[in-house]
Amino acid sequence: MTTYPGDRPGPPEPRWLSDDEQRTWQAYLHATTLLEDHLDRQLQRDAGMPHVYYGLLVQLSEAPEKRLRMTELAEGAKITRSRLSHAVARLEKNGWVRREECPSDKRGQLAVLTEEGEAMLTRSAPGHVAAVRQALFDRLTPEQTESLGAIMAIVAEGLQPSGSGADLPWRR
Amino acid sequence: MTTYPGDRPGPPEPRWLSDDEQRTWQAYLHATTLLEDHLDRQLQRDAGMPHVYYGLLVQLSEAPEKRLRMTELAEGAKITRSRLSHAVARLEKNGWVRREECPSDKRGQLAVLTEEGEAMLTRSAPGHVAAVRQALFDRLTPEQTESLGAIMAIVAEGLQPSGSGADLPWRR
DNA sequence: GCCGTTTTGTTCAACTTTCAAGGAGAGTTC
DNA sequence: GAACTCTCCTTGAAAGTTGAACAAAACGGC
Repeated sequence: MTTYPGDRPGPPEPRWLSDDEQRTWQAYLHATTLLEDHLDRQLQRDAGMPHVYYGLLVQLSEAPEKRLRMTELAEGAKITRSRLSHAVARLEKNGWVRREECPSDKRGQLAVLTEEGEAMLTRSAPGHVAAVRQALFDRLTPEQTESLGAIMAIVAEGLQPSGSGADLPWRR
Repeated sequence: MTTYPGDRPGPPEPRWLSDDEQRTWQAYLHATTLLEDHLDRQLQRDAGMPHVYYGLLVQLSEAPEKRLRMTELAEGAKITRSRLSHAVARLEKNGWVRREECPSDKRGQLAVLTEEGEAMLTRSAPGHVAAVRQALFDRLTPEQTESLGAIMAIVAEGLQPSGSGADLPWRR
């Protein structure tokens, strides 16, 4: 039985989390699962769909012509194309989204927000914003909001499928 | 057509998110979905289970006697009892958890971490910690870590099924 | 043009999560 | 101790997600 650290290649000593980090991680997990859950229920109740689906509609509503290529939509929502296919199929069945062929690329599909979809969004947006506000922003100081934004931007940046070149040896 | 705000009951003017808040919210959504996804894949690959399930094993491993009542486990993980039932069934099938009757309450069940479960945990913990570290803590300053912890604690507190008395008129 | 590669979006099967319903024991009241 | 109510946990079906496999179109030499 040899003792780490420091001799030979062998498995590197894992650097555990400090107490502070553990507490932060725990709080992070609790907060994120509770919040996602909360919003899922809120939207399922008031809009008849889960939070992710709602996000798709929002994204479409902000897009030029209220339409986006499937891949763009998936990337914007940070979900897989497969998941999006199912989601759009469901939203289509609800009449909130319609598919159109992409004129420039015959492989492509455009997801288009319908009138009904827009109406549904207008109807449920206030309640949803209120829920987000009540769970998050109303409880934070402006400094905390600012800080949270910065932190989350860093984390997202680091996990981006493309932009994560920092510590990946095979990328330049 | 009357104009809000301020006359009569009517639907209250929704208070929209400021630009800062919108950016923060967007970053939050991106970061949390990317991170959860990332960890899910990491654990699915290295431990053969999703992140939530892994969390259950961790919780058991830290409990006295390496066992917990189903309800306690569910509360600790912030998931429903139903979800836990299914999860434990699956983990049991893998041999990582075993169920035992609760001596003091015949309705109760204890989830117990098995030897194999503990072994699996020991085997996969280093990789998982590394993943968390790489995605989160290695990118934050100590002040940011501290700040994130505080913020998440506030949010979790506010959504706690029980402790959320702050703005609920029907409590007290 | 032709061939190999890449991109796009869908589909299938396996798995996970949700929601409503329900059985069984514990607690409470009279 | 009977009748109510509540808590504990499970179940089954429906909804959602995942990962691998796939067809079709686009791209990139050569």
